[in-house]
Amino acid sequence: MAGTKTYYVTTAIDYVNNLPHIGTAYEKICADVIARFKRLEGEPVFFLMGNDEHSINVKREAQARGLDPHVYCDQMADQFRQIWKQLGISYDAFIRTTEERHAKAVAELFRRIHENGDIYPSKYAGLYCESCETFYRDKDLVDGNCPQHGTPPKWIEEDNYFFALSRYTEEIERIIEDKRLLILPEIRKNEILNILHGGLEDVSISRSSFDWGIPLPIQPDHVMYVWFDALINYISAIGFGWDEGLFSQFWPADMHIIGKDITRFHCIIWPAMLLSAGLEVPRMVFGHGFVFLKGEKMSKTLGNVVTPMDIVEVYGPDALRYYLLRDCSFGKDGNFTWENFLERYNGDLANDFGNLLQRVLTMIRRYRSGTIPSPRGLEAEDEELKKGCLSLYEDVRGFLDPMGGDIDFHLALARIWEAIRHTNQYIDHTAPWTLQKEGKEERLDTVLACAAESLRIIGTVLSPFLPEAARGLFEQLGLHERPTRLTREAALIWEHIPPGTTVKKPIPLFPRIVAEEERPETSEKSQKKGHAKQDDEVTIHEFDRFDLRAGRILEAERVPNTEKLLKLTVDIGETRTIVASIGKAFSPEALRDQAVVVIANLKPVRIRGILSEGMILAAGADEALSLVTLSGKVDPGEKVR
RNA sequence: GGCGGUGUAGCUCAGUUGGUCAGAGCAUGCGGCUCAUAUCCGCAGCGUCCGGGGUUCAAAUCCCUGCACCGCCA
Repeated sequence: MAGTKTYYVTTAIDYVNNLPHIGTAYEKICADVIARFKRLEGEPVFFLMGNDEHSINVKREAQARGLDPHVYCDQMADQFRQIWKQLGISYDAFIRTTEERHAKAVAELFRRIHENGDIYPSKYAGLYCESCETFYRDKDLVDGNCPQHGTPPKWIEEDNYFFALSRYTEEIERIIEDKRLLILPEIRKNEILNILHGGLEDVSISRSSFDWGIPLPIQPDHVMYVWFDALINYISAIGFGWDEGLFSQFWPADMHIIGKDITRFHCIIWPAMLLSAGLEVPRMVFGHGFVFLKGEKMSKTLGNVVTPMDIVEVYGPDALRYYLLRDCSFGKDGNFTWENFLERYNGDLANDFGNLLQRVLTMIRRYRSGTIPSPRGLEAEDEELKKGCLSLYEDVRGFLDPMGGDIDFHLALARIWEAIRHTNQYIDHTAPWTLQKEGKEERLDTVLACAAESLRIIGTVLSPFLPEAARGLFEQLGLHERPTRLTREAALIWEHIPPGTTVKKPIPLFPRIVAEEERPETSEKSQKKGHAKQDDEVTIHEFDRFDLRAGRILEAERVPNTEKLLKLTVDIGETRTIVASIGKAFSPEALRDQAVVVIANLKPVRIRGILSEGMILAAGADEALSLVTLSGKVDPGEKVR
């Protein structure tokens, strides 16, 4: 591997004034699939993420919380990394712009650009929105306010340093047209070329009005404009300015994955900075679409899931990964709706995929005592299944290849589900249960073996997308390969399962999300009474339907690999198991013997494979959560009204 | 104002260079199986492929124009 250039993929570094939202997660998930798929191909990969900590907004946010910016950034970095870990993002390095190595790289790059004569002082005066960190002209303002934030901009007059961006207009245009810098999808490239045709203006790269940032080497009382500083993360993380040998192994980046709103910075300013410093430009910039959250009202069927990010806690990372990758198109905008999420989860993950593994495992256990048999001569339909599976890898690779003009995660998954459906059909056609009854043992061996092989290949190809599910699949099949150690070869061979492999007892990969009754009473009632709408008032009768009871927590333990979930055993006159997302506010120890109020007749929901038979009442969120309790002594099981 | 994008079954979307391209999944209706997480399989409907015009033997697919929504630039 020595001498081979590492495939270097990056995502945008994130501002730390808010925790990541669903769109941020989408970007990281997509980048993660690319990274994992490249690893599957056997390529050395370096996957970089990080946080952007130099911004006046970050300083403000920290001050608002009474924290030193560094302390605040440390806390945020921990939280970000925790979230990425939960989502299964396999980044190799995490860069923060307040790090020493970053400062070194920034200084070195600045030095080179300065030496090249591309930095000069000038006066800047204008209307400046601090939230956007952008200057506006009068005509851009809406009623005198910032068009983005609706807040009044400040008149700022200061001596700034400028970067001679305009000098690079033609060169950048050339490298884009030569495809030395590939911009995807096409629409983003058109936009950039459009901007270039209009000509570029030099940009201000320093601020003297505040001090949270990297000091300008030639004028230490100025700090570098946050964008200028932030872009450099892509090289500061890999050794630029502090380890040239390392740097040369990774640079240029193979793919910068960013939101479509910041293509300009990545396709114009960043390449210009690199050209000025005599460095190579990145090979590709992909400006992905946004994910919008539609219909804030969440489904009642999802238990205690409140935001899309909570899905990870309750249903695991792959539930969210699958939904986003399958329902959104990378280059275009997408939507998150609870309805579609449920449809994808139950339909695709639970019924098609999870159930397929389940039924195959059960038959192998029932008919072959759990040992996967070896095939004994393939018939036409076996060959057909084999053919479909062996072409799966190449097909998926094709969809992920950016040279096609886009990266189609959703089509790749659609192709994998074709294989899943095919395998379900195969099982129906071959009907192993009938073979068993008729004593056709050899045929039964072959069919079970083929079904298992098919699952193995599906799991391999699926592993970059749904790493945890793939791991579960291999484990249950009794295969010792870990998805992270898989290679493409494994997806291109049939009969790869070692003889004598013994499957495990099946555990549903994706427990179905059980829908609450469609509240037939309510709809009937409203029809009977002819009310067009139901108002928010409820009758005492309706309230009576809630079986609220006094309870006492007997035992509490954390649900593994989750942050908030606790598995509680509660005495409410009878013993119930309840999964509650109160783990951020309470430790299991603190809850033992705690008096609580429980909704006893809530439709049971399976959360992380645990059947939750009720809900604990509480107010607040996360750390600031408070339990509803009872002031006096009440026996468990007592009705609350 | 300039440049660009999108508009295909109730919903979400596939449709490379014009010729089984009128499709898939979900939803709906009917039928089948029982290994499986009330899961799976099969069948059936449903469409003026945004409107209008043109090129062609042939257009969802190319050209012009109109409408709707959206993005970038100004």
